Amino acid sequence: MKLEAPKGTLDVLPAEQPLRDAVVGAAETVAALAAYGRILTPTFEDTELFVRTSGGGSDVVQKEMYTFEDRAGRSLTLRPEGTAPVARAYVEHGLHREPQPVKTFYVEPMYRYAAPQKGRYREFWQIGFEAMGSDDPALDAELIGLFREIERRLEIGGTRLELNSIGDRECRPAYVERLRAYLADHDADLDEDARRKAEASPLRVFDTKSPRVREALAGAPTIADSLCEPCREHFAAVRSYLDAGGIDYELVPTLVRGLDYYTRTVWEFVNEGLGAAQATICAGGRYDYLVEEIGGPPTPGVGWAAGVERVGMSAGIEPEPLALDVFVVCDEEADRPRVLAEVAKLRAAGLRADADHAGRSLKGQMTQAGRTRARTIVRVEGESATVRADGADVPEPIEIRQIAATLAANAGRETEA
RNA sequence: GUGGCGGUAGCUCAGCUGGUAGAGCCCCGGGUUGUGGUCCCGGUGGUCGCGGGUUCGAAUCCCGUCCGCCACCCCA
Repeated sequence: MKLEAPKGTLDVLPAEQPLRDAVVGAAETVAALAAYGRILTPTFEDTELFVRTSGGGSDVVQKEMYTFEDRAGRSLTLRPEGTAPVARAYVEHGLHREPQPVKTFYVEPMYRYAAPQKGRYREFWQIGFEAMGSDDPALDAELIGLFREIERRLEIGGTRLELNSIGDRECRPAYVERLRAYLADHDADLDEDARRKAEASPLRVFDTKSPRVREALAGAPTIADSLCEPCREHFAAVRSYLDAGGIDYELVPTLVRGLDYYTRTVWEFVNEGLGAAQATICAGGRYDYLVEEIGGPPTPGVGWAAGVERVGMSAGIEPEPLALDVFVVCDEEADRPRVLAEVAKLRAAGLRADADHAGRSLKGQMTQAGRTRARTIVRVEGESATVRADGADVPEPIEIRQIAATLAANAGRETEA
């Protein structure tokens, strides 16, 4: 049988690395500039961590987790999202005793068992930014702005920022009751899917695409109109920080999240260019009860995650692989061991250097040299080496043993004798 | 998980009213040229996703299966 990458997984080949490096690099740069420190958490966690935080009724927990038992019978789950693990690490290592907020970011693979499509994979990478230990609405705005900054650096255009507040444990329960009552009154206009959500997670009925259900929901109470005073003030503050930062957004009163731990501010960056199903390239929100739900002290937090593959597909830049500094071609009479020793010296001096390893003809080697876009080509024929820099030969041939020293000197670097 | 469409060379595809596979690009070689470009010539490369069935004969028709894409669902 032919072996292929498992369904929904992805090989990222060398030719695709420049773009990927640019995406990850933009995140790293922006994180460093805003004082977010990198965090790495395990690829798998106790299953309980995700069940408790995402919510037993969430789609992630119900049908998308890669859960398995290890040899000692522990139930483990391949991380489907990154926030709960960070919160777990925050509690486990006592980060609540460090100066707050603790600002972290990660670039890690996530795992969800769902039907794959372009831009949606079972193993996919996420860039995530989290700020834990502060309910300052300025942080919500900062985090939103940081993704905008990453977009700017990658020349991602045409993204819309959708924003909403979904309240906290003071105001949401009462709202959910009102929504439930409304849904019960309009039961006849709902479809099966909407009824199921009305039972399990009423806010999520707003996710529907059915025109009929949408129409039925048009008159439904929205959370935005039902916020308690502190939530209202917090949201107003977030908006004023965004306004001051010149960050445009669209208020979407029906915007909700699929995971249970979100409170107050929620948002999505939507890029229609990617196609309806994968349009969301970044999503986040506040999660003021998450840390205490996993046994830590009451700790507000806020953060977002972006899909590395989707961000890459949206990027306007087309980074090219790094050009070589030197490519050395040689004919059959040349002393190849000595030539390759010179290549090694060039590398030791910090120059990107390579030679043919495919038994190519001299012409083939020159073609290969062109592909590497090497600025300098050294042509070794017998005992003599000719240096060709920027398309023109240097008049005087040199000896093979002088190659590295000569080129390193030209580049302002030193070689070992 | 459900439904629709699609899998032929490394890539993009043609061939599909059944008669044992082609093109362009890429790659390698030769020639030309100003020895990295151009142009010309030649060459390597395919169990036609996989398995079964129908048939004298299947890339082509049928069934199953795997994978991809699209929609639903959901999300990053």
